[in-house]
Amino acid sequence: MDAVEKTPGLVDVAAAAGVSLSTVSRVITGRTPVSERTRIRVMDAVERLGYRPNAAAQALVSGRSSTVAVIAKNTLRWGYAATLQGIEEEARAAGYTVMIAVVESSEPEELGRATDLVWSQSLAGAIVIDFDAVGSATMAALPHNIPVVAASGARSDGMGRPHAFLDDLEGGRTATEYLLSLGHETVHHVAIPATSEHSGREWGWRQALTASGSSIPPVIRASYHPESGYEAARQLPPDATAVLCGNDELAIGVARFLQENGRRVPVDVSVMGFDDQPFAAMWVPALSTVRQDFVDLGRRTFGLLLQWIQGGEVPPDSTASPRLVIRESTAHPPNTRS
Amino acid sequence: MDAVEKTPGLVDVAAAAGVSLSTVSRVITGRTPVSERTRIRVMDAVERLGYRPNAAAQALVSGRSSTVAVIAKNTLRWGYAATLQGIEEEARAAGYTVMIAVVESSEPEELGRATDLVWSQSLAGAIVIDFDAVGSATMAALPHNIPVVAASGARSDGMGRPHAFLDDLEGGRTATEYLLSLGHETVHHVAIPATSEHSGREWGWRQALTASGSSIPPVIRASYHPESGYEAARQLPPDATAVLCGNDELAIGVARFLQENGRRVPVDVSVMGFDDQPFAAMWVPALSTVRQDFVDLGRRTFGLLLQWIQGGEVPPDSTASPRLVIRESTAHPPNTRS
DNA sequence: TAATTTCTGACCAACGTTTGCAGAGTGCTC
DNA sequence: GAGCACTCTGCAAACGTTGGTCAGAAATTA
Repeated sequence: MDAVEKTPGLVDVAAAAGVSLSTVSRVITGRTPVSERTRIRVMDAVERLGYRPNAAAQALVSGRSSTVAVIAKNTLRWGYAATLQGIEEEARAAGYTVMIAVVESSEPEELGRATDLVWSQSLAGAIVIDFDAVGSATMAALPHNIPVVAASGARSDGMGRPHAFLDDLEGGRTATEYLLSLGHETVHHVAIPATSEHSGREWGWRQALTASGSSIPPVIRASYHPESGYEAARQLPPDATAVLCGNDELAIGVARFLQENGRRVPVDVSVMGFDDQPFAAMWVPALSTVRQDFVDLGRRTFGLLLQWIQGGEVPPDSTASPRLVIRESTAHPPNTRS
Repeated sequence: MDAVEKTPGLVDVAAAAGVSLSTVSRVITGRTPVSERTRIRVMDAVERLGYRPNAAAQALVSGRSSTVAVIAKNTLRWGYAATLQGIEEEARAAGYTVMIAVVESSEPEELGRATDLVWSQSLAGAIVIDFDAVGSATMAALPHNIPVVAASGARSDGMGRPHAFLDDLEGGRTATEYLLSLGHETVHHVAIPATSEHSGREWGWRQALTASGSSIPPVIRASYHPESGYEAARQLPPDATAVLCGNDELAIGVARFLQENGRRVPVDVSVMGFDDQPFAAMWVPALSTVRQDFVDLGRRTFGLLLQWIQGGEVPPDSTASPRLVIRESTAHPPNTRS
């Protein structure tokens, strides 16, 4: 008849191995001791029948699955994708499956989808990629019935939940200080959309400028895309000699605009990126930038979550410092002999 | 006492609404008619209690969840990430959740994780991102108990399963023909790792060269990264005037090497990319490339899967043609007056 | 040999849903 | 006013696990 054969269950394995259902369950879960002899027999039957535990049944009875959800505004842009990658690597190593949920805006309906997910799936935990305002709103909206941690670009209040983060503020500050140390009178800033006013790359830039007593030029706001950097560069005053960009893509847009308008990089103006995306080193001139290790951030974030899930204790925050990568796009200002 | 309140179930809603459990279920699923009056009452109770259906229980009883798995070798590289993004968008719109599973190699153990996933989760379906040899191996390994479709870069045998694809072959051919039409004697190729010998970008390049009777230079093999393109470029003969690269990242690596060695792009040598990544237009000179719409590919792939899940019929393949994007990095060969 | 320990089997109650079947209620027709 | 269809609702059985209790069997120790 070639019947559609049902996937084998614990009962079938028990029958095949000539033991009881409970014994099979004990072998599978390993939580109760079973003699080596029967263990072998059972595993043999498992093998023969190709038995796979039914995740839905497990989740139903135990109330938890071994799935974690990653909630993010985006999955394509560099920082997000790299963080996701890191999370996935660690999750895989720990035997967890990753579910993704994109929340595009802070509309109640959108946030509702995220909370619904957290309620309805029996998740082991959730990770919010909190690089933007939507991420923060999501953090606030999520229920407290499961462990939730965030990966973010700045130390934040954290809604009382653990964060792993990349110190964007320090990155912005360090980069600005470096540019200043080269002799630039001030540093302009083309910013990515920020999570909050007083944190992140922009705030670090502002701090460094304030500390050195330099004038603080108005921030030029852009989105995340290269074209947006290109457009933003129009607002740069003609006497600008250094510009720190919110990310590498913006930087290449800015650099292109500058070059098209007869200003040489880095001879006439220094351009600095942020993130150290793969293309940065190949740019001509090679982009000086601030390396942010997003993959590592993802790993650390999952590590935090795992600690919480397994240890039961809410883990402490985790930080990492960015690293300045000096290449060719930054130099002393013109009219300076070093 | 502040007891840890259990999340409400169908029973609780039923009690609150003063109807039976089954009636609530019917209201929720909507598959069986229920009088408007009771529907209102039930929905009201649902609202009040904040009821969310338990996905595990649904999956258990029905044998299917509304989750689809995306299986890929990578989630960070452009093509993969963009395809994933497209899949997620469509899935979200259709009310499906997306689970990701990374399979890094064709090792049995790795493939086993993918098949385990497909067996143990009660997936509605799965999508394999089949851009590489691992993808193909995964396709072959996956069981036939659920709908599986692939997103790929080349028409392939498809293991009898539906494919949505991007016509890489046509892209490679068109790009090469374009370069040839500019007057170049032949076109060199720096290749990304290929799925199979007789398909994809490289094969399109070869076809075009063969068709025009041009000599076919040895393929220079590289990985996916910009640095790899830079290294690969060392193997380019000094008299090369045109090089087609397997992707944009390789192209910028190649271009940089060339420029460092005193060869101007495009005056001395034309460099062409593939994919049209966001940075391509901002490159100096702006990169001529072949645009592949991966996000759209992802959408189409999910569409195929949905058709299969809902319609029951195995859907036909879906193709899209790449588009040549001519910018500044390609030109007539030197010693040519146009 | 007796006393103890370790393992196994049988059985059952959950977990939160879906769904087939049958019963209750309503309105309509003649 | 009875009969009939019809719509709506409730009951109960599944789905595949986990984990508990209890009793017996087997292996180990005294």
